[in-house]
Amino acid sequence: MRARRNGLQEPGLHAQDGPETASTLAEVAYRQLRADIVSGAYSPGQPLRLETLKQRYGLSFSPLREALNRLQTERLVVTAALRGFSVAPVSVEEMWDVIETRILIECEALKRAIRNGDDDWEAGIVASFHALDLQVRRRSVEKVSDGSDLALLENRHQEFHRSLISACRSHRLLSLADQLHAETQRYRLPMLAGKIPAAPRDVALEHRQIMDATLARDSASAQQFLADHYQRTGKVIEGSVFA
Amino acid sequence: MRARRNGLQEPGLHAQDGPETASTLAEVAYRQLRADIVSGAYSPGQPLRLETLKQRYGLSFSPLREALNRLQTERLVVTAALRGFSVAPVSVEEMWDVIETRILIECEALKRAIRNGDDDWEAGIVASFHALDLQVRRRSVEKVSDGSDLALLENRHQEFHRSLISACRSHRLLSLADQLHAETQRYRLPMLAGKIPAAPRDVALEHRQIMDATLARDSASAQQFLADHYQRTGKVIEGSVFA
DNA sequence: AAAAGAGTTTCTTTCGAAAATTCTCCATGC
DNA sequence: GCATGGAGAATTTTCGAAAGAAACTCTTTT
Repeated sequence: MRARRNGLQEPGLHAQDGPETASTLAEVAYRQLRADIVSGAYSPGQPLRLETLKQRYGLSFSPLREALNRLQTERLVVTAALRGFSVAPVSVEEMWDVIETRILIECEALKRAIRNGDDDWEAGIVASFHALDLQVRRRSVEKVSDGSDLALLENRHQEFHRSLISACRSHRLLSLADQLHAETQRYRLPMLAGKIPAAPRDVALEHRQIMDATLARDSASAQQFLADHYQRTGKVIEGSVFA
Repeated sequence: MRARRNGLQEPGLHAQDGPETASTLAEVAYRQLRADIVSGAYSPGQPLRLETLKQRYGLSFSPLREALNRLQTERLVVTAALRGFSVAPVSVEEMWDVIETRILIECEALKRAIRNGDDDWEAGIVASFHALDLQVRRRSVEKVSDGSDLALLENRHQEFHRSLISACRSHRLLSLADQLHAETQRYRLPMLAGKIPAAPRDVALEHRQIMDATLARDSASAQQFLADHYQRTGKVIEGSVFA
């Protein structure tokens, strides 16, 4: 067999190695496929031919299939009986289902985090908010939008939202939030790439409102701000992509 | 290759063929493994050796691995890097996490179903309640508890709870409810098998209360009854299994 | 010309074996 | 006596090929 367990750092198209380094090729396949689907490298509905994937990622059937099976249960990939896999299609209805579900999960998680959170939790929120804010400003100044820039911004954004609910003390809520984030990401893509006429909308303010209410332990307001935040995004996308 | 696509009805240890007939062996593996884990054929934490599974189900590595990967994302199976798969362990903390998450999901789904449900929805609830009630009475009269009996009762129970939320109009909520049901099922097993001193508890009444409030479109009460129902079950299990 | 059908091609799915890794257990040294 | 280490066994993971199904094409028939 070829060099396997050694060359696993995988230079990779994406310069982000996850926190825990994968030690099986199936894990590598899962991460890369997921990242590529979420970042729009494949378009919705596009068939994922195994032969193509095999070449693209330099892996063979088994690890790819395992990865695709996992992604299927996360709703990023769909499969018809003997007709292979394809990227999950998109639609307004699905988008709203994702968004509403995400609001349900994250509001509950936020409620619990506000109840349970300690000093470290608060510090984490402030830190990730700051990192996000910095990145937003830098980006708006430089006016460039290359891939890595956008990916970094997106990471900061996710980090901020994750830090808010990190103290909720529920495995399930956290991983559901992760999954739903990946799903919504696909819908936000055209917006992030600037294909949508910049909405008259102060996203930074929305983030600040969420943070302030959270740190003030004002659960109801925080949940409301969070829900509004996601719903506004939905409306912007609905009004342009699905117009 | 051996006779494949033909002999797929699979007599099977469990006499329940799902609604959509699986046409791949990976699908068969998924269903059977899932059913066996949920019904307690394997104990929590038990390693699932591929060689053993291969013999037991008469399948080879590939379909089994695909099934296990899917079950992993459903939290019924856990896996350590190169150390194979095992049945997800159980604990009080995990149990409550499942139950609380289930309450969150199903209460929201119930709320929406009550808002959207039509006549067919109501009819479905009444019908499945009746079927469940009948099965409960029959069982308490005959005093026998063989496997098929218990499985049937459990199906009726699931059907009832599913019918309540069937009109919620969200893919995600419905499939999440399914997954969480499978997880809770593992915890309820000792109770169903009669290993726990029968709690002084009128489950039939609880079901009726949920149904009545739902049909009366009293969303708040229905949600409360539903949440109480699941929480009581949790407490009974907590007080006996994890004592 | 449309429909049906046989043959061809493409793709998925499954298998069994080979490679890589972890586990087990016994000997060895301190 | 107890840690250390290192062969051998057990197990997982990966590969490439073979088998099966669906899609496609091109002919033939009504």
